[in-house]
Amino acid sequence: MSRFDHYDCSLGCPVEATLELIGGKWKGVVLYHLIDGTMRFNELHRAAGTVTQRVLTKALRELEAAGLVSRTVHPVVPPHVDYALTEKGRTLVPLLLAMRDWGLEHALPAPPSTLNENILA
Amino acid sequence: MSRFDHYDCSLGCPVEATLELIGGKWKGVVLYHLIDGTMRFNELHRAAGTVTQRVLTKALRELEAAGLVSRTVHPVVPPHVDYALTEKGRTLVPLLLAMRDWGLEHALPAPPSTLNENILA
DNA sequence: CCGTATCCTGTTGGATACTG
DNA sequence: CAGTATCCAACAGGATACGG
Repeated sequence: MSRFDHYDCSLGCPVEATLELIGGKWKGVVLYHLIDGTMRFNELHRAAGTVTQRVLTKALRELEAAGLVSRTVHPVVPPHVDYALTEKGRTLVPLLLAMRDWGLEHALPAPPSTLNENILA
Repeated sequence: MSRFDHYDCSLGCPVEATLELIGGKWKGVVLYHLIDGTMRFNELHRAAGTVTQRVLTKALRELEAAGLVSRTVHPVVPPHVDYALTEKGRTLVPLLLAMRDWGLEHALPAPPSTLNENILA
């Protein structure tokens, strides 16, 4: 009821729909890090940097609800929970890499330290 | 001061940086519609559907500040303002199309009305 | 280790009315 | 036509503390 109620845009909506699933402050980071494989909660927590547990949990639950991430609980002590991309989530990988590449090229100051292809410019 | 202060992620940030520029509820729609060419304020307003002028203006100003969209004022009466993708904005087109395609395939119920390639499944 | 429970703040987006 | 000015509600995100 909060998704595509209104809008009249007949073709632009899919962009919005995609953004709605992977948007938010941490989902992109989480998805990106999961490209490399399964990660535990604390691994993601550290990888993300400064996210709180509450917020990270919420992001993971939403990604799980969207069918992009799987959550596997190993009933041992201490608890062990694995997160991974689902098959659907893996279809996002090209998009995630494209976003990373675009970000590196256009969104970050990112000095081209090793390359000097700016000679062309 | 609200961008990359914290984070320790050494490679996932570009994804976040990209998302931060094109995120929000309407920027994706705006950018997507501008792919086809220059549009006036009211055209975008109608294309987006239910966005208010205040919110659309804010989104356009942010896209302009990010260097993704240009704003051209023709000093006539009644006012005439054109919005278009900048050269930097145009570098986003493949990403926008990829997001649209992914959204069509995975984020929308989108019944394949004309095609029947689901026979394969 | 992997969360949940409270509480709090800032920002996003919206409703409505008005203007050059 | 293309905005601005107010005002407001909702929510995302964060701080901190606690629990199985």
